Amino acid sequence: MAQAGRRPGQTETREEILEAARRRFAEQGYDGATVRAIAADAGVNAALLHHFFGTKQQLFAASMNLPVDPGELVPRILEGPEAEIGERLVRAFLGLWEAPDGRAPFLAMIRSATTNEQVATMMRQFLERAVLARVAEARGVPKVRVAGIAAQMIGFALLRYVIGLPPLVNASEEEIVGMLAPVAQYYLTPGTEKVRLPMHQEGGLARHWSETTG
Amino acid sequence: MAQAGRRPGQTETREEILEAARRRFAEQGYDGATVRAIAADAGVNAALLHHFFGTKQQLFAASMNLPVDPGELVPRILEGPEAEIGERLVRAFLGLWEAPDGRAPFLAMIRSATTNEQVATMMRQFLERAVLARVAEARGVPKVRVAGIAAQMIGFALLRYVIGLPPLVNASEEEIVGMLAPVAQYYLTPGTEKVRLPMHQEGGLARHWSETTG
DNA sequence: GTCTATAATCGGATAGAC
DNA sequence: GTCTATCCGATTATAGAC
Repeated sequence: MAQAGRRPGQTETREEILEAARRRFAEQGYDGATVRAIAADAGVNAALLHHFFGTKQQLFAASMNLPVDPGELVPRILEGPEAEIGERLVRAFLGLWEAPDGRAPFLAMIRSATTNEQVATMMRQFLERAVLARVAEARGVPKVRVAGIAAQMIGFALLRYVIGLPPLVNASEEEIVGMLAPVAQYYLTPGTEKVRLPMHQEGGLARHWSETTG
Repeated sequence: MAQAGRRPGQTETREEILEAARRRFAEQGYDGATVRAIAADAGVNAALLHHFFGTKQQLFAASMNLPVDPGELVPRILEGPEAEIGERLVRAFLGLWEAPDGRAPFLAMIRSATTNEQVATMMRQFLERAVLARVAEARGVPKVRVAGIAAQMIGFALLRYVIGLPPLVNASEEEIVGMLAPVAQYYLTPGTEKVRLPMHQEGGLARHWSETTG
């Protein structure tokens, strides 16, 4: 039984605007995307966007619903076999970016945070609260180490999805996991945070690996 | 003996414009920085910038003289004790960013490449020709692995110098070296590129480290 | 709910005087 | 070499009609 109240036309248009905003912000960043272009994509007048969302900044915030709940995803990564945490993290990260729909908000954040201070603050707070605090507490490693793996993953996304560096664009998902998982595992393993340059000693990582892998 | 030709006033103004351009592009990115603002900073009229450099894009290119010669720096990092390559790389990278003057071009690249396709191409080609090709050839590791360490370092710079993530902002140079050098060493060590998730096997990296470091 | 009209700026680039 | 004046376009945002 449909209740009285807002008519279907409203919610549809609202959603179309948000969808168009996500696309534009993802492709051109906050400053590059214009309300006029977003409105045109949604097939409506630019004034309507202000009527619905107020300012451009508020429209951006409204369109940035992440396709993931950190409170659910982070524990799911950290639980399970200890030795495969790095792999689970990299696979989860790749899953978010490889889903065409899920990629948009992250692209928009990266493309906007570099030049817009408000978006940079959004990103900083998201990383601190949703990632660093949770992971550091759950794993018993310093926040700076969680920031290290965040840097690795964000840098990877920047070069693969934004800059389009050929070796990373052409790499398969399995290649990427094989390459990044050990790094994630290193950062998330308690007891390694006070190790100063372990490679300098004895056999080093290379010999260790050639031994354990035949 | 001073030759006839261009008067001193010309070169001084030119340099001041380039300096102002470097500052503005570094702080606001390509799209955010305006020729008018750059001209005002240099104390000249905006028309003069077009007279000297043509378009804004050409002014950007002219102002982007990197404070480093990759052809000289890369070999210097790769030479020397094998086990300390990672540390030398991280220290060199930090040296470039911590020098207040040298930071500007890199900031400008990061802030501009995410939204400007031409700058993204500049960055892509710089990484491919000046970094990936040289290092991969010299070290005998696949380009994708050199791209991996590039991602780690650029992601670190993004979070520390652009986003301002507190744990990375507050970290000392020695802390950073201690954290990132093992990762760099891992990527640049031949023979590890076909290792699939070594952490999953036997003791893993954590036990290896606790053993080799007491 | 959706539009037209318009305010109020600001942008890159050029022509041409001096 | 440096400036004034100007073209031409784009931008966010609002007021108000329908």
